Amino acid sequence: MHVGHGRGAAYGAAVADLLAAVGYKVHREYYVNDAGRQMDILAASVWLRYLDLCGENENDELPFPVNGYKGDYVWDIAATLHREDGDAYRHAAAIVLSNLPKDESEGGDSGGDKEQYIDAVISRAKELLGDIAYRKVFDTGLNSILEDIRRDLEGFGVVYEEWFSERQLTENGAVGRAIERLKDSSHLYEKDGAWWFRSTDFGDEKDRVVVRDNGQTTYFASDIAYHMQKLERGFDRVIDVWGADHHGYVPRVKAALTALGDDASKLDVLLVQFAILYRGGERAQMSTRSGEFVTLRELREEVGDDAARFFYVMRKCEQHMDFDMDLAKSQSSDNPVYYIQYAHARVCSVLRQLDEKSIEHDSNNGLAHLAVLTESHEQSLLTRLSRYPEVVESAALNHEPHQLAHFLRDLANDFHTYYNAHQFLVDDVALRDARLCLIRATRQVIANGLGLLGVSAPESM
RNA sequence: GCGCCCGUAGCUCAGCUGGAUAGAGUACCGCCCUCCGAAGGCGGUGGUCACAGGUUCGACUCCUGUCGGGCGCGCCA
Repeated sequence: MHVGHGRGAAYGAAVADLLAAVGYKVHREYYVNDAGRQMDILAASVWLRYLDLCGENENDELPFPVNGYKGDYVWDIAATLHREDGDAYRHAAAIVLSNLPKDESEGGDSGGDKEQYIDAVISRAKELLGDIAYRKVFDTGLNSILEDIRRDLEGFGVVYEEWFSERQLTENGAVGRAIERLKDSSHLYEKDGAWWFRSTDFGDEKDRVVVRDNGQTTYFASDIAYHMQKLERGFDRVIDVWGADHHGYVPRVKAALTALGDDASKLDVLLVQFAILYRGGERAQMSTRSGEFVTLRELREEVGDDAARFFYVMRKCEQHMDFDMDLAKSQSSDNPVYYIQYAHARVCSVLRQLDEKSIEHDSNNGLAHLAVLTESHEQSLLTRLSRYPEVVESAALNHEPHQLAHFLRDLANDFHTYYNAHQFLVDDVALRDARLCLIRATRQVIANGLGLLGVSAPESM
């Protein structure tokens, strides 16, 4: 999983948890793009690497497509396939390559077209392998990648109730049904052999193709079917989290929902801007092309899950963000995550002192004497704590977890200030019990708040 | 060319659906532990809220335009 998806994952998870915290029944769903050409390209790439492992490339007679997926994970998948099924999918290199069009060269123009070439390789794979074997290669690749993503996100504290398959939408007829409904309501028309959705009727800048002239439905058709079905499943509100580079698709998806007679205002699309990673004051390489892109896993390993989750939601989602990896992993006061976690750990440390000094905390006595908390630092801490519910509600309803992040920072500041100004473990029992109630409440709110952002609250650091 | 997002202190960002002298962190300078963790606290320096108009009793906030940065504008996914 590319690090570019990290912000959307952290943001979506925080919004979902916030909404759940204020009482919404939340269903978290990951939309799996398992239909379409990119998965076929993966399958073809895996197959070619597999043939290599079978020994079909001993004399470099089996070139790898310019447009194929070159990552190491493709080799891993091919190896799994070879380990499990041996030479079952093996075909001679000469047969695989016979009569294929020219591939584009790495440099650029050699007369070949890389798109046409990879498509030809895919067709050849389907033709030689047959449906069942092709499906096996395809699914081995897909499942491997999905499993990887699932593990990665789970480790990141981002979990879903459902992994929704795009392919399923075609197979269970939802895509066809959506298209029929649009045809019946005459929102589709045929032109140049393709079927177009008249999205301009709903304010989009141009009409969009849903069925290509070759009979294949487009990605947009799946989108329509997905959202149609989502509302059919009985959800009153749908929140999509998209990368901001897809912003142009919002009008057409909403247009389609309106055309279907659904209420498009039930759909909120949250666009998450890119986060630019900085390391050592320089932009970290993130391009996919080089094959050397930073993965979410690498980021997690480098800065830690807590810092990554917190940094990703520290800013408004529509704000372009600079992610300073050096700051995120620094264990110093510069780092807001440590600052907040430290406040939590400090309270825990004070509570540990109770045991060491054999002091009992009578919380009922403390609650009965809250009126003695008259110091200005105590007042501001109390006031801050009392705002927590409204901050959570506002952060949830506005889909702005950064509000909570900022609140926690301020709360930690109030606490640290208080800590420096006053002793908690005083001889006056009523005052001591009341103060311990206050800092326990502080600890609880910090733990709850960090929890909503997917960040841990350690008892010591 | 058109569309979306952004432009607030040297740097990274808040500013709660317009309200009083614009706030944090960081950086820089100076203080504070015989005391529950100094991974902390306190004070100071620092801004023409990109620019120009407009609406308003009042604009960082709303509208228009300009400039600058990012991202999109396929019968790709």
